[in-house]
Amino acid sequence: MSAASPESARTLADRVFARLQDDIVRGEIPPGSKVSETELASRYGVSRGPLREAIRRLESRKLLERVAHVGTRVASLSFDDLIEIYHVREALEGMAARLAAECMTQAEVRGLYDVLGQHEQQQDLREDTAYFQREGDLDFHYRIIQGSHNATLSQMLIGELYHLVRMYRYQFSSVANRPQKALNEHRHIVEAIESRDGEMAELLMRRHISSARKNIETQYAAHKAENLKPDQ
Amino acid sequence: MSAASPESARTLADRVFARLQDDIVRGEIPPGSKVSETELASRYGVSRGPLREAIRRLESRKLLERVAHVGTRVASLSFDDLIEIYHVREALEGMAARLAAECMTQAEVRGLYDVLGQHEQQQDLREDTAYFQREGDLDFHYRIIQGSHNATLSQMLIGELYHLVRMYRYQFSSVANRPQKALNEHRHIVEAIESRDGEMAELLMRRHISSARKNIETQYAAHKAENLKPDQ
DNA sequence: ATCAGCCCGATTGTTGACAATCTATACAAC
DNA sequence: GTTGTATAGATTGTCAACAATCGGGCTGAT
Repeated sequence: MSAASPESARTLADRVFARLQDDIVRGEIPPGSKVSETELASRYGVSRGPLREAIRRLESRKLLERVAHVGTRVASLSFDDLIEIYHVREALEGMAARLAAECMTQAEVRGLYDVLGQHEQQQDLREDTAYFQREGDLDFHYRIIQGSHNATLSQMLIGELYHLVRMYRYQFSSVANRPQKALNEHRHIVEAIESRDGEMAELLMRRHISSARKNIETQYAAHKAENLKPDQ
Repeated sequence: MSAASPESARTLADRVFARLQDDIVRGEIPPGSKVSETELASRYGVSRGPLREAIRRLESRKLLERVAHVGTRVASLSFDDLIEIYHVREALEGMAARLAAECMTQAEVRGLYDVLGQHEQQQDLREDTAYFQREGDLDFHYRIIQGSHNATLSQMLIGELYHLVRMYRYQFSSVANRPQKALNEHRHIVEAIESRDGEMAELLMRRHISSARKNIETQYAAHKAENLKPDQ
């Protein structure tokens, strides 16, 4: 279950917003597909009023693209879009790591270690690696971001960019193929935060995200070459 | 006229969105004031349907705050909010300046010099300084951001943060009290971009925004002390 | 005098119907 | 065969009425 919905929100518009967002992010509704308002309305059992409000909000989050009098379609992340997002993440999460090192409470740091421990256990057991590579990895990043105690920063990362990152992971069934390496990087970041070394935390976080980006670029280049082979 | 509206958009909902955003940013509707849907609907001559869609979008941009079944009120930036925003700007616009130095076309660099020239003329004539200190200053930053050729970055800065910055400037009738200093900083930034020195451009932009932030902090501290004087 | 409970007015949430606009198909002219 | 036009269907945009919910004010008891 995603952490998007605030416990079944009060109004229909809010619930439809949460459910539709989840269906889009999980790829339940295919990326790039055109969606009709009446179809969605009947799907979620609401009228078009609340639905349109939800659509407007998802449009702001770049999960839907709308053209007046024509229709709405689900966003489809291009490779270039994703690279852009990772560059922005590098800047913002680097900043978040620095602030986290300066501002996190002791309890928050302990929580970070807890998450780290869970991930290491999963590594040892080699069980449910998909979790670590998908939502589990994000849990780690979520905590650091919120540890920055900067609501604007959290809003930009968690409230906007991360939905797109999650959508991409579902879209390409992308599971990081470097879990052990990533886990080590996570550990070093936490250690920098614990010793209140903001500069080091920022540096390590930037490297961590930069590595993830390069990994994606490599996979994409390989995938592209694969599809260009004459015998394919 | 603000640059927000895409030349009188097609649908009523779009037009209301643009007009309402402008009225909020310019302080036409006081920050923190409660707004009623029926009142706004009659004000803009539309029914509540399109209006609610506009409200949902402005809510995503943090210009309106909504509570279900209670009502909507115009956002009121606190001092802490503004400082947060400036910290984020420092990270994002620093990145934008670096990318601009690496990616801007020659034509875009010329455009940057044009803006700079206009500002210097205004400085010499001491005319309409309010323009430079409000929208004019933002023009300069807009161009560098778009020079980054990173749509995600532009969206976050221009599409989201800058409305809040503009609202703040109107809210506190804040005109930078260091126009000559800011102008010099602008010139150095452009020079770094022209010589394709990304690192330098980033450094100078970060300093520039950091200075602006410190200036705001100083003004705020003075203002606060003023209001705490016993004879006030 | 203070506080608990209830009721009423007002505001928001939701719905279904109507109007405006676009896309696709068919047909006619070149 | 291609191009242009017109019509038909479907989809979106807008509206006004109805239902649900909340806040304020009244009443009453302790």
